[in-house]
Amino acid sequence: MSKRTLDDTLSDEEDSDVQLDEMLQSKLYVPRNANLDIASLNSNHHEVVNEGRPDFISHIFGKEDYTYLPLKKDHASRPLWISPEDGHIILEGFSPIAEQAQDFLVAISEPVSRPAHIQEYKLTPYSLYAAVSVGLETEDIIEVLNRLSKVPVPDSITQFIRQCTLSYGKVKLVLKHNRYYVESSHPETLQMLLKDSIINAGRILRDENDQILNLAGNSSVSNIFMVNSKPTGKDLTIPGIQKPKDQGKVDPESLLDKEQEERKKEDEKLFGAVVRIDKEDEEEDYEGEQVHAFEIAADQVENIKKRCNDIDYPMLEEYDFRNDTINANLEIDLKPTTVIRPYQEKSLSKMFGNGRARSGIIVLPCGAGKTLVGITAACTIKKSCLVLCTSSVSVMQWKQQFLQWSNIKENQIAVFTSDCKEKFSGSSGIVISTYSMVANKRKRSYDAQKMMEFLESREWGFLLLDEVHVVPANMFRTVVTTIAAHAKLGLTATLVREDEKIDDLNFLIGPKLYEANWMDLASRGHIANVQCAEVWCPMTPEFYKEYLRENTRKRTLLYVMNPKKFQACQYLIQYHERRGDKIIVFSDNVYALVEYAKKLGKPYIYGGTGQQERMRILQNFQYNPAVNTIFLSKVGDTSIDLPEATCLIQISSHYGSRRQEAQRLGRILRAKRRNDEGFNAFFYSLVSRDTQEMYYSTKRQQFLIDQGYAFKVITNLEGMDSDPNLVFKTHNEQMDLLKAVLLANEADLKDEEIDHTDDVGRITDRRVVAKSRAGAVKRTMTSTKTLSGGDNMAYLEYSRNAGGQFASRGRGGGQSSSKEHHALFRKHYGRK
DNA sequence: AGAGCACGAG
DNA sequence: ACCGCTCGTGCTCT
Repeated sequence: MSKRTLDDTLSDEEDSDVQLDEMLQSKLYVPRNANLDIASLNSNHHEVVNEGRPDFISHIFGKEDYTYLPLKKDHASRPLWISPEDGHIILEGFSPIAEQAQDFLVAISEPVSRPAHIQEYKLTPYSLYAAVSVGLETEDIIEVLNRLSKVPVPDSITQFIRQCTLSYGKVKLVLKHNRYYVESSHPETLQMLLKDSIINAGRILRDENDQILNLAGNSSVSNIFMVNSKPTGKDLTIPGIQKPKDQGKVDPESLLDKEQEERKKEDEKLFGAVVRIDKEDEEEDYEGEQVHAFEIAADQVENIKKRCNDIDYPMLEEYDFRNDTINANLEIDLKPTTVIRPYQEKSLSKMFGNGRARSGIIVLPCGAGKTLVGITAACTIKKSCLVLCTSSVSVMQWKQQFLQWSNIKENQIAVFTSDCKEKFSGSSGIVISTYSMVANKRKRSYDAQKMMEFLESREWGFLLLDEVHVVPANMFRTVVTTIAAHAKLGLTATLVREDEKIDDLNFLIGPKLYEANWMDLASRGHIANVQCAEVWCPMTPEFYKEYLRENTRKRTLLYVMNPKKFQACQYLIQYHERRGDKIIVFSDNVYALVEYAKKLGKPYIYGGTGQQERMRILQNFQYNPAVNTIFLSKVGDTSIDLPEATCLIQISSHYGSRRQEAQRLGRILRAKRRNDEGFNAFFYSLVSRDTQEMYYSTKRQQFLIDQGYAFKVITNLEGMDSDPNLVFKTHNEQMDLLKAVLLANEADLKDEEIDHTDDVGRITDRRVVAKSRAGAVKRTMTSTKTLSGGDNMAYLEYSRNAGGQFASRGRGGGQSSSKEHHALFRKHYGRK
């Protein structure tokens, strides 16, 4: 968090510009170098707060009580509330114009949470930056906001919007005829930028013969800019869009029946501005408007970009690809049969709204056709294109999709990975590669070196970044600067990271151009309608007893291996197999994964599973009616191209990764709807009651809840107790399981001791582990001998017999147990 | 193919 | 705030 603290500002009292009101500052997210004059909001702000505030029940709500705000007369027909203090916006989802309002809010603010009825958004400098970059103008934003709001837009908010949009989006970086220009409709902004020494030093001036003049500090010419008329997007068509002739006003996605349409027309009249904005996005320019520009040196682009970010004038990047006569065109188009969906079109119109290609990020859920959006963008730009993915599997998928949806010739599309280094023929083409391939700074194989020189030497029309949320990683972010690309498009389903680096994307790639609402897509049938449930499984007394005494690491295994959870999992699998579902079971914990899969007789894939084995299992899962359930480890989160599944069960989800949860849910979103009612996909999260899992689970679900998914809590699976087929029914079986778990754990902690080859039968599977992973794993899994000392050998003996004796162990808690755990305790205390 | 390495994400 | 741990990936060399 780069939030400014009060101390920071107070410590530098000279600088009145950065004096932020304490309350505002704590709530408004302000970038580190923001030179927003928020101090000027102070007086307004306090006036508003103190004025006529009814001292009624407001103490209950504290600062969140807004009853003092004057409602407009017709507030009932207006769907928004705006908080004067932190820029939060509340939208009534049931309003007839909620859909339009939502479109607008998505453009100008950050969705915080959007369940069905009441949605929450937040204005941030970044969101306003994005709004400006898709062509919205300051006064329009304020105007529309005001029209939609039940209360007059507070002065603090209008000023905030003005302050942000004043500097954001006013400057563009344009690459034209292979020259870089800093462009703006406001010449005074350019003047201001040129007063900065770094920016000024990168400027290039030319004489009548197009020769570069040596400025050498001559600033007398700095107010002379090149002037051009603004380009328009009127004649640009994005391929794949089927547009009726008179279409354009009514969003094809919202074709309503007559009655609704009537009402909608009324609303449009009332809130015409919303529609006007939408239209303006397509035709924002009118004849005669001019832009001003000065040229900068190509080798200074990075410096200047950085500098502009630092002084809060980030440059939007746009590619005027239709006027690029230097870079060869690429013959590519969508196949005539390819039609893109309305929301895909909408996202692309944000990108190409003014006839150029804006750099930025498009957020679509998995299964909603991100790839096709990327391909369509490539088909629109029609220049050489570099696609980067996270894994080699998705590299192959991208290639296959390009061939499927577009008419690109096979020899124009090249793959660049460690085991396949192709080049396209001719002067333009498409290269698909991985981040690590391109970002790798270490020693390269000869071929790779050659290829990299090729990639870095040429100019790319289009850089397509799949899974763009990985780009802020230290290593990957370098690709953005090493590859010279005119336009950059990032695609992702989940624009969240558990660290704070996600904001860097604003400046590494560009603003978020579009974010789809999952629930909207589901309700329109583009993605599956998912029922989410959290199943609470009680811990058996024995497991819980162990759980309470163990440290974190052991606890994890104990609550994952909880027999009740095991049974719940089995029960759900049986239930959904009978329904005809295809089921994927996820477990982060490999040990649990293997145990579950083997016990239930299902195939499983994890990191150590070989490529061929993976393919075989996936093929079976997809086509063999006898194989309806597979178990997957984290490999399933990315990289594997999963066949369609309709049910997903998580048995181990012990870390609070929102992204992972969302990605997993995405695995079942492809499911086509079978009928028009009810849910057609199911997502279960199994958690052991009263354990740490409950906490993690809540955290993980946050993303999905923010997307509007409702989690149902199931505490009792009907008929489970009477099911005779369930595993671990008897106490003895449960004890055996407990022993096995504790053993595996002991071994885990003390691994690399001795190789113990002649162990029981379950090794066969683990040998696979050993093959792919370090030998230590094999030992940890197999060697019971790692438990040192005689008493532990005795313990070992028990573990191979029935569990009765073992049960006493927990109860006793005496000498023997402390010895059994001594390794653990040592570790435990050693840490503290 | 397998070992070794470096790295990402949580 | 930092570190350690696990699981996973891709690239390179043998």
